[in-house]
Amino acid sequence: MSKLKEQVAEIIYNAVKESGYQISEIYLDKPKDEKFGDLSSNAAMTLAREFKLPPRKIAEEIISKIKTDDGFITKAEIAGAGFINFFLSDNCYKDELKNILSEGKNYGRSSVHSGQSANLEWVSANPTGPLHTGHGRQLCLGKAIANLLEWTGYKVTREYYYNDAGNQMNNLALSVRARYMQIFQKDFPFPEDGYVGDYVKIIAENIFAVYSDKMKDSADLDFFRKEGEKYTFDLIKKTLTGLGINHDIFFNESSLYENSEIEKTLEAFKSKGLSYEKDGAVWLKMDEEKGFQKDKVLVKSSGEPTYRLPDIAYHIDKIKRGYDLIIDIFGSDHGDTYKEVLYGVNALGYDSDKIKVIIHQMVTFKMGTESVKMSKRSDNVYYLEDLINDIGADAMQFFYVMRGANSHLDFDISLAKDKSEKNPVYYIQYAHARICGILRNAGEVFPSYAETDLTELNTEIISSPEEMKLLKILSDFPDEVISSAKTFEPHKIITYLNSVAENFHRFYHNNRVIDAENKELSISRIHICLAVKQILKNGFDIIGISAPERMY
RNA sequence: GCGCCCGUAGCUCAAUCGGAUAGAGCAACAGCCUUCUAAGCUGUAGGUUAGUGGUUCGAUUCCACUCGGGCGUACCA
Repeated sequence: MSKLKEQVAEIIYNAVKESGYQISEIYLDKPKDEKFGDLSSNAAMTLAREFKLPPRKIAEEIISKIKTDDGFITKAEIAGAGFINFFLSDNCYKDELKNILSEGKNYGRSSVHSGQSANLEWVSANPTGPLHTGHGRQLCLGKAIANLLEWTGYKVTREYYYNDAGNQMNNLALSVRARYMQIFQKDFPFPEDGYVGDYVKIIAENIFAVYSDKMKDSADLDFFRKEGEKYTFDLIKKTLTGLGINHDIFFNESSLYENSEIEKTLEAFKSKGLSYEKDGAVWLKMDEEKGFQKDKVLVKSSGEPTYRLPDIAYHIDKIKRGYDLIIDIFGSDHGDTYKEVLYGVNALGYDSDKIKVIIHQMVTFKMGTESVKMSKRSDNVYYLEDLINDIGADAMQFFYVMRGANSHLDFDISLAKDKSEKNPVYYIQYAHARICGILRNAGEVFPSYAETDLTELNTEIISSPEEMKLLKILSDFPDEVISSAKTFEPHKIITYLNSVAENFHRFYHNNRVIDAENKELSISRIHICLAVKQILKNGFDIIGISAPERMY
């Protein structure tokens, strides 16, 4: 809770107590409509149910205990079914303006989770090809969520689960070898489910450039696998670092084999009687009462584990590392499988309470009204690098994060690409650029503004409705960060930034900032601009987009 | 069939533990540039929150059912 909220909550709490009631927690909402004040509490309605009294009567009792003459709360009134609405003095917000300016890039950071650690694992694409637009949503969501967690005090470990074994990698090896062989023999057969992307041909050409025909007819699939893995993983990492995403840990799945954790996990299932053998495979018994319909295979009859077994071992490993919060991000196509993994983790006696799985819905790409079809088979794949080249990294991240994860996302490429007022990302960035323009102007007219002592800043002069509305919105930022972080929903930050931009643009049109005739007013308005700029920048940092100084 | 998610303005989406008159952008219509960036602002229009019932002071939100869509329902990940 922000300081303002805390103070009001404290006042209500005491008033409730004085009135002879008891309440465990005070909820304060910011009403949608300004006429209902700055903060609103439903405490009286909650108590009404408990004490079987009319809510308005309780509200009256509470309100009579609240002081409104100390310059903090200017008015407290009962409205509607029994809401208690509080009107705060303008000075509260003017003081907050100074806080924003003095805390600067740290304004909005909180310590609600300080001392706690979080692990976020996401992207985790297999090194079989470049990242494509299907990876984009979780990539951008994860980046923003990791930042949000840090803003609320978590020490965050960013992790990538790296799977360099299994079917898909074999498939890559066969594909690379086929392309390599086709250099010598045009009709060399390409594997049925091979990777048809052009990058495979490039890998083959690179091999040819170094080894010439030495690997011709070689049965050494391992060689082709490693060449393919190295090249594709470099592509993946290049995309990630280009977006400012730097994982702290690349957890290699094969390490779970090397330290026998896979084996131990399998043994644990066996010894607890949770698995059995059938048709040459090892099956995990699933609990029907927990909604599972049938048993699942842990080890295939080929002797190779399915993804489940290492995944369970991996999650146990993460639990053992002692994080306070463990987050996985998956697309909805994995919506069932994570439940199986958690079931396995629990069945072995580990507590999965700290694991939070974020499932996001699928993304549909459109060019205007026309939907963009993708298919791996025909290499009709829209790679993330191409999307970035087409619309820019900022627009891409903005669009991916702009909606709640649980909503299906319609990604309109032509809109994102549009360098016009239609594009929502520019609306917000433009507010920042516009402020930078004003500040350039300020630097010429009142070059001394930068040396203003905040304690000397005249805030009395701030009075227009647009100014006050803007200050109120700005002071919401810390709460917005906390609430977005709490529910892991970075789109709330975008919704909020949009309202900041909207109120700034309105302020701009109605309040001339630089007025050579009125230095005092200009200086205070310049500081409002500085605060807006700071909030926008802090929000952009969380989402991970840039704060442009100019947009022409 | 079963499981998860979703259904809100013409389109894409918001809506703070269940709160007050359900909000933005795009599209449409009407205005605003000798003044700090018009990538902007102002106004108009647009809704039985898919439907039916239930829970209560109050339901877009919770419950049940129906209809419609997405994703799963592999010895792929």
